[in-house]
Amino acid sequence: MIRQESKSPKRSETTLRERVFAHVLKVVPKGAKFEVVVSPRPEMGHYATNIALRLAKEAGRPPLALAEMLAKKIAAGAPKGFFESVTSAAPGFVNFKLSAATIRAEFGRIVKAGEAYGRVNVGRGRTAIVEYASLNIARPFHVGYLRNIAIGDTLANLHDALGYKVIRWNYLGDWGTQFGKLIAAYKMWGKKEDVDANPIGSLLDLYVRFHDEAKYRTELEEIGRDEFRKLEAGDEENRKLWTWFKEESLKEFAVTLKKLNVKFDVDIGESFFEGEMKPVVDELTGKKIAVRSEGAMIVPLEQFGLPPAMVEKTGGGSLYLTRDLANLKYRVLTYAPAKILYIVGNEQSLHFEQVFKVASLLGLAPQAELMHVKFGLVFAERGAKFSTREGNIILLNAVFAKAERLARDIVEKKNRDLSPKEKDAVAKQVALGALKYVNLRENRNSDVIFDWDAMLDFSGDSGPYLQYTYARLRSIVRKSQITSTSAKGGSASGGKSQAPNPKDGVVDLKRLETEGEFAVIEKLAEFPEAVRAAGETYAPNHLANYLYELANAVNRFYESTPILNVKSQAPNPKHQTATSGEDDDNDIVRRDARLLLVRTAAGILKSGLALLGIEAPEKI
RNA sequence: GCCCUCGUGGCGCAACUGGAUAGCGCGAGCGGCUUCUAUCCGCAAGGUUCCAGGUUCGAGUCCUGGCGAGGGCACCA
Repeated sequence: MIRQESKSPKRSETTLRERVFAHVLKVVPKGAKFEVVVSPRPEMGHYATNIALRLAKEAGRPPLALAEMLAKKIAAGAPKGFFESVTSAAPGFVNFKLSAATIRAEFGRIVKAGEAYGRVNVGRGRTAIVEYASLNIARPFHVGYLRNIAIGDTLANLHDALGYKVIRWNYLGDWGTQFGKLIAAYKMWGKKEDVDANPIGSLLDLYVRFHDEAKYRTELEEIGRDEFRKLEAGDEENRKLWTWFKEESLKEFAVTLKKLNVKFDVDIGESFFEGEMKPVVDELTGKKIAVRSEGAMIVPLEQFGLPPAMVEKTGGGSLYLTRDLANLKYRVLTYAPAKILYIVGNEQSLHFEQVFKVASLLGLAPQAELMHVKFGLVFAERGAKFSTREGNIILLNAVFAKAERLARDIVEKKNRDLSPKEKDAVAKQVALGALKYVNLRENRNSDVIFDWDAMLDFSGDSGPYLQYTYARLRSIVRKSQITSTSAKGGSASGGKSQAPNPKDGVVDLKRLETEGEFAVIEKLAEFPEAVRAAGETYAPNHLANYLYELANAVNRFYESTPILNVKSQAPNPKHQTATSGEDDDNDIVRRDARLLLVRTAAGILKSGLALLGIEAPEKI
């Protein structure tokens, strides 16, 4: 099933950074290349550009002098009051300080954008297929999959936010020689009762045993291949076994996928393309792209610096690569995708280089951008690979159970007023948040060594830290709805007083004036670009890092600034507004402004977490 | 041998794709809970960014050559 069309979110104008960029653009020669970035040195300004450094040589002027001149021109060209200052700094940067009014106005825009904030319509409704999970029938769900699924799910979510129509595809590994081996093993040693009782577990045992014995019984490999040939030829008994294995496996997968809170639109697997491969091979040979070599059919690729790609085995069996080609053809015909992302580990780099190369030789998908989104392997320990064949894997369920127990203990201590059921639910969300986040916060290319402590660390740069930050904010909002009633004593809109709603026009943004408040707003303003960068560079860690920074700014604000009890307190006013004395009214107005900030920040944390596939509990 | 990744404080990682004084988490040190949830916040310590050259106003990032780790390279997926 395909999720509904994205409701064509209007491109919410531009971000602050883009507007600063536009002001620079007005005063520089056409075609000049430069960047405007969030300043790495906040004391120098909010944003900075390297334009003078870029133009200095061409202009034949020292960069700093040029920067100074440009600073003046930019300041003069911008609407009055947009910048607080535009200055130059060695070696030739131009720094922009935004005025308090600009920042407050930006906050107003963010509030107004509401839930749509962060959606950017660069995809314009084009289709993106994201292939991830790609579970293998009769193989257990081990921790390695977690990385794949966390990354794939996030990229799918991000593309949705970018305005693509996203198709989430769990490309099942349900075909190939491994099933011949499995069938052979079952025929030799398998018992129906065992499989019924524990399908994947017992099938895994058979698979492991097969490989153990194959080490000294070399004929087994050939027996396995033969059973697969029979399966492909439609042998009734093998067919039946295969179907049975698949059904049992899918049942188990469904449970785990539900636990992980991921859903797929398509779970068509390799077996689906069984009948589609012959035409592909025929086309390849017909066009003389593929040739016979040592009995097999290969596509020579040495002219592209690649080893030959085998598309048909000696004797006519199909291969993984052949199926990927057939699949690609099918996808292009069915969905006409603008891109296809293959979320698959690093170790298959060569495979995808070959697939893409052969596809381009065939002209299979001329319109589609094909992308192997690779990621580093998860190791058991230094130099020790997890191997299903060797049976040394850590099951996802085991990790999940351990994380859940830990989370449950914490919730137990913190929130005694929750019902046991609620506690369980929160514990699940926190555990899952922790597990997903560790897989998203780092550059996906690095290999990682599985580490229980890292998985279960709920402090610092972690999923639970973000969830906790959210829960604290929501707690304030909840409490405000009680105290607000007493403070205002039955206000305008009938009995129940709400936390401030911007549409009422009651919130005076001028009351936002502390450093902490501004820091949060400035961070909020970066959200759409964090989404965009993460999506366009296929780097979930950009978004994860951004959310961590946002949470950090929020927590600092939380620690330093009273929100519900503002009583005669305006710590470190950074931008003085004309204050006509601190009276109770002012306190209430200030409180409402801060509450609006709290609500908005909470909302964005929640959207951001949702993009990472992580739920945000209201209480922890 | 060829190809793909990766190499940054004790450990795990960032660095907006060539910009300013290389940031953060964990750990170890100090401080902050009768106050909106301490899974938090603050202060302080910790660096020759694997090595050697090169490119340029400017290099963790780019190029060349090394070194080290992991993965892949014909009938597995």
